Amino acid sequence: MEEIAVAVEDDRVVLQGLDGATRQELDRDEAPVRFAELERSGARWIWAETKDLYPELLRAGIRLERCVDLRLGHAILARSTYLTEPPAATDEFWHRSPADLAEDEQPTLLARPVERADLDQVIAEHRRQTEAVAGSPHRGRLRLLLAAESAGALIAAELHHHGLPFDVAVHDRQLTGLLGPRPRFGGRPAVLEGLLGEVRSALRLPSLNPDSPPELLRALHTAGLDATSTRQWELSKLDHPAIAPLLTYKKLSRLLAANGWGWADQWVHDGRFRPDYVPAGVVTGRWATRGGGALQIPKLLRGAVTADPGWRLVVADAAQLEPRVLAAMASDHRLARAARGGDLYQGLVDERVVETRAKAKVAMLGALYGATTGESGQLMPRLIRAYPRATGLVEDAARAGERGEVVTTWLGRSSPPPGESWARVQSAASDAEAGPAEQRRARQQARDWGRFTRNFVVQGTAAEWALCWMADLRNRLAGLGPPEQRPYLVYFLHDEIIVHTPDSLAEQAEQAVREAAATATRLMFGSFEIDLALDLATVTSYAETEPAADPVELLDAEEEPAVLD
DNA sequence: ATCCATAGCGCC
DNA sequence: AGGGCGCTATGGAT
Repeated sequence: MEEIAVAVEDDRVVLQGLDGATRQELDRDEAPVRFAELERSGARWIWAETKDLYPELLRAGIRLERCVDLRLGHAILARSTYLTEPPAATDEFWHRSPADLAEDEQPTLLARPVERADLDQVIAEHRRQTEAVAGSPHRGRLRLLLAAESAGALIAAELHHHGLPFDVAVHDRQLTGLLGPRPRFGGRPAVLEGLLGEVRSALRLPSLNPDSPPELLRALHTAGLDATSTRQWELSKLDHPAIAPLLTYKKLSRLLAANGWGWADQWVHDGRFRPDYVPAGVVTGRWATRGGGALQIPKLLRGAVTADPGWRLVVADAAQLEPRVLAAMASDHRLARAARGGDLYQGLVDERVVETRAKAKVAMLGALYGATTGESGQLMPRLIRAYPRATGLVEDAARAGERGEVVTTWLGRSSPPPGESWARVQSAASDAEAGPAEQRRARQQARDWGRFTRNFVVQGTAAEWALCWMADLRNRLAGLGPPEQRPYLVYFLHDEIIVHTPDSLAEQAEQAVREAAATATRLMFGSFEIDLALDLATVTSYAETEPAADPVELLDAEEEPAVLD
């Protein structure tokens, strides 16, 4: 396999094999042909950023097997204080984070020139990263992480290229059923208008705008209701005829604003919803998306995500991924035993740790997030007694964060150090003349950061598992069917994937999803016996995996949707 | 007209 | 006093 460094310079693409071959310079529009040739002979592409070139290669019909995305690699290595030394001094170019870059690429009036690395920078950075990894006692983990991260960059581009199959006609029917027909000239749909009227007359404020929290809060006070905010859960506890229509109004106006007709016009084209995915856009290594709120498609509207005729959707999510990953990280055999089978929370009940599944969930999430009060806090001692290793791992991460230290995921992504105010606040509290206010502030800050680092190690490791899962799945799918009839990934949501597959290959696609999950688990956790269970379904519509939120059923019922109550 | 912080809520 | 996000409308500041 040949390693080929690539640099993009405006309308030119420069290539050079790392075995010392001479440079080739191509017109950008002739690049796809050359890439296709070299890809056939088995290349690994090394470039600064996958999104500089891969989208246009995909449009030209070229799919690449593997790459090294140096930008993503640098973001990991430059911070991995625990698993390796950062790469030797690098130029400023590499220091910007994936999230910052995505931010910069938002369309602005003053479009600034895109900053790109030249070929020498690419080659030098690749050498630095290779050396940094080779010098690490944990090089195996880092190599896996970097490989998965780069595969993720290819996948992100491919997800955007293919898009999520989305039926705007179904979407329109859903919206019409919930809100009334689309108003021709803007304005509120009929159902919203009606609810607004009910709220206004119940509060005797004919021009109230409930979309303004301060105005709404004042109105509630005037009506004799003592609310401190206009949040749903607080409003729902109030007893007043305005509350029921108000809650429904808020729900529906939110739906309209975030995922209404305008949203579909803007983001769905030719039956595909194409958000921009940003690998490592989140500090923990989770992906972010830009545009369209792709990671927040409301369950209520998922029925509009439908397979093409003759095709199906394989929808799979990793059930209780984070606690399972935690069990493996901590080598907590007892928690791993509870995780055997499809439902870890039920496992806790069966193991007599807690009485009900609901309690198990609250307790486990509390451990992952750092709950100290309420039901979750009360259940914590039992969880600690039952699973000292797993709970100890997240406790240690929290304590490290409270001391201002960096924590690291299983494969080697480190948390950012605390911000610049950290040292100031902490030292102010240790000052001899520090008052109780300074003390309190410092303790608060430390606890807050501890909750962040506590969750970081688990959320980040879960993101790594998901990445390995998806990367291996991508390879398996590439081996199925002829190119035009080949299953491909169309969606990724932290611990959930959707594959669009021809009917005839649905079973093979399912099998690939399962095998890829097993491979990811083995790659990351070796022989430790942990069951990373999948909930998996082959469906025509995404809503079929969430029966309770199926809007078609809601519409057929011809009454106020139960979901909104 | 444009930028920014905040409140609120959607997802995991 | 439960982690991570993106997005919208609002309302004050520029």
